[in-house]
Amino acid sequence: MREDLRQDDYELLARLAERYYIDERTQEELAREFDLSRPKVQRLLELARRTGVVTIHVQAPPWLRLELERELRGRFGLADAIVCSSGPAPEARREAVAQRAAQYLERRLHDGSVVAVGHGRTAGAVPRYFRPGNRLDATFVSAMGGSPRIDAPTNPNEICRALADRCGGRAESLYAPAYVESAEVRDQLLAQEAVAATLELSAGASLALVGIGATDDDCTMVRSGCLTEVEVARLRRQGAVGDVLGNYFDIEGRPVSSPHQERLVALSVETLRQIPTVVATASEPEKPAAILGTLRAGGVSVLVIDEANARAVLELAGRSGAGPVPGGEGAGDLAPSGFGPPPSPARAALSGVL
Amino acid sequence: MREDLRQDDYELLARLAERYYIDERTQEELAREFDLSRPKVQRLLELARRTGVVTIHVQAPPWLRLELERELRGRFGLADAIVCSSGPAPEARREAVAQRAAQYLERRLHDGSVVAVGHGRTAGAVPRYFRPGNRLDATFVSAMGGSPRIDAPTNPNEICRALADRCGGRAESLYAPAYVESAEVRDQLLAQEAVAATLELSAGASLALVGIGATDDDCTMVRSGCLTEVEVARLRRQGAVGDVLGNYFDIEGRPVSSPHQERLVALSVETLRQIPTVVATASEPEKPAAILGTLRAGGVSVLVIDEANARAVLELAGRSGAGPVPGGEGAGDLAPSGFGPPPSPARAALSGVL
DNA sequence: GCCCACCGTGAGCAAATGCCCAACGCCGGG
DNA sequence: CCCGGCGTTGGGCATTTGCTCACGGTGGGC
Repeated sequence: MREDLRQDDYELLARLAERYYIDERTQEELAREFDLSRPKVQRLLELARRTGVVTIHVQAPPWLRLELERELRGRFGLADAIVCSSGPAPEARREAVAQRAAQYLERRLHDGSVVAVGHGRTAGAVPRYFRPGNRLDATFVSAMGGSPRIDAPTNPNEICRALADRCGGRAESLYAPAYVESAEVRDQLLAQEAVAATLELSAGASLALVGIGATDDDCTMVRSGCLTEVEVARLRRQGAVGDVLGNYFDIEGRPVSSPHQERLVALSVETLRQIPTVVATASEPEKPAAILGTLRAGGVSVLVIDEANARAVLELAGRSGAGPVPGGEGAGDLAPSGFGPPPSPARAALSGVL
Repeated sequence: MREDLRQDDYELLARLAERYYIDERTQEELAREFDLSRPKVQRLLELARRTGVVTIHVQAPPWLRLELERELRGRFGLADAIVCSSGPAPEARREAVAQRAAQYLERRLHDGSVVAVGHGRTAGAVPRYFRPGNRLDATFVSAMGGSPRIDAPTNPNEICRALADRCGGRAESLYAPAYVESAEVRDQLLAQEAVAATLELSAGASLALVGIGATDDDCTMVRSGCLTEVEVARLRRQGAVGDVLGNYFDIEGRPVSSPHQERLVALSVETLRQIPTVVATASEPEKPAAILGTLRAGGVSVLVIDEANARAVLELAGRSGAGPVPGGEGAGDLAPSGFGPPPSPARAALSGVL
């Protein structure tokens, strides 16, 4: 900074800046006092900012990682990123992330809100911290089928119920497993009024809460019995690094098309993109690649993760492929809610792709 | 600062502040993103400023004494104060002050401007530094009579001529001495069309440049032969500490009524107050009391002095009488051009008091 | 010496901001 | 339990701000 300002200019800038920013006078007053045109005062003040004569500092609380959040937002066009710092204990990390996600939900939910819910260990921890001040008439609806272990706390239906309990809202369960035996069975399921209605409801949600899954042998899909280690290994071989609602991506964010996709009962990524705010959570140490793939796939608009994952994702993104977004800093190109392209209404996308 | 903000609040403030001040998003965008009303965002941002979460710093050039200037402005209701720091050599100080005063004039003068001019060593040094970029059709007119030594460079007429030379403007001389023998002689002089017209012109000036005189044995009035040491001593005994245009004040800014006043050919203080911008200069080490008295008398709206005098004046004001103005800091009560009370047009004041 | 390109300037307008006020909900008192 | 007061909220408007654009002046090029 500090370009080649002559002494006089520098002095004028400082005087103007002081009067404007410290004394809170208006530009018009300054224009009169300094005998300049109002637009000129405005240009000079802008110059003062650009050249560093005026410095605006935000005293961030030390526990916040605003830099990381800013970089995540900038790189991946997120509407928001929340990075929780916490000790090395995986438990603590998950709880911290869950707490912040819960806090975020509290702020965003109103009477009448409809929330599409995915699965995952971290997402499953969210209800524990979800305590809206007053009773909230919100609807929580499963956005994907459940696992064989029906009452597992990582099960979408279960998370919906817990969230609804916490705020006095309603839970809409999806009576279907995440993966069925075949495409035919899936189509039969979707033909059922109850299943179709539930999925349609979740497709029209104003907010979604989803977990980001990995593809290691110990991932949630395996632990919950939705997929076998063999199936996950096959996905890995096809390049899959992670999933959202059972939709798998490679590290570049490209969908991994596999037989599983046709057996999946869940919102598609295209449908997810129609949801204005998609909150994704992750906290496990084996997640960086999964998170990166998901972010690149688009659709996620708010990311809640722990600091270690945040740094790992950024590092990974820095090395591999697509590189950073041009204006990685500054006002940046802001994509408030995920995406531009897909213009079709939720309903069309639902019947089309799902 | 830093009130008792809860952690959550603090965090919200920091996030908002960062997005607003660093990323330069609008309050409306933030309201949408954080799901708050726009007015609430505005209140939170204000809170962030008040509590010090946001700090705006003006990187003042080291040679500026903005603090001193601010205090002078606040204490004495000045529209502007310019403090020049310079070494202990009196010459250097005077030149520095003169230079800044000249610079100020350059900024304020336009074609058609009329400038009332007083006398003094520092004021006399101003023309040397007066170099407006392009030729300026301004009129410089003596606001007080001259000294016996007609061509002294501290003489108003001489200063007018020099200023006019520097910019291609016109000089209007006042053909009269500062002090005449008696009130009767003064009245005769004022009855003369040339003298009356000149004084009237200066009374209607849009800007005045005056020196602040002291009452020591070596003051300008004595050096230039306007008054004798004996006369100045008598003024001192009456409490006079300084003068503007030959009008003497005590340390509280009260006019010192003395026989001299009736023999003076110059604008009265009341008339001076009608002039929108009155620039007063001083740089000599024996001036603090004179400056203080003048400032308290009101009428001066822009003060150009050296750092030593600035500090001395403030110290003196701190100890003696009237104490500091209530809102010594902050947005302060701003009196853009000297005063409120005297409502009579320049002409009335002129014929009345002069 | 003349012409052209360019920078800096200020009018005018649309957006953003600050602020007032009425309505609401919460809390303490009766 | 009901009521009054106080703090908080967001709608709506006046002001302030950012920005575009056409203009005039200036310096360089021919």
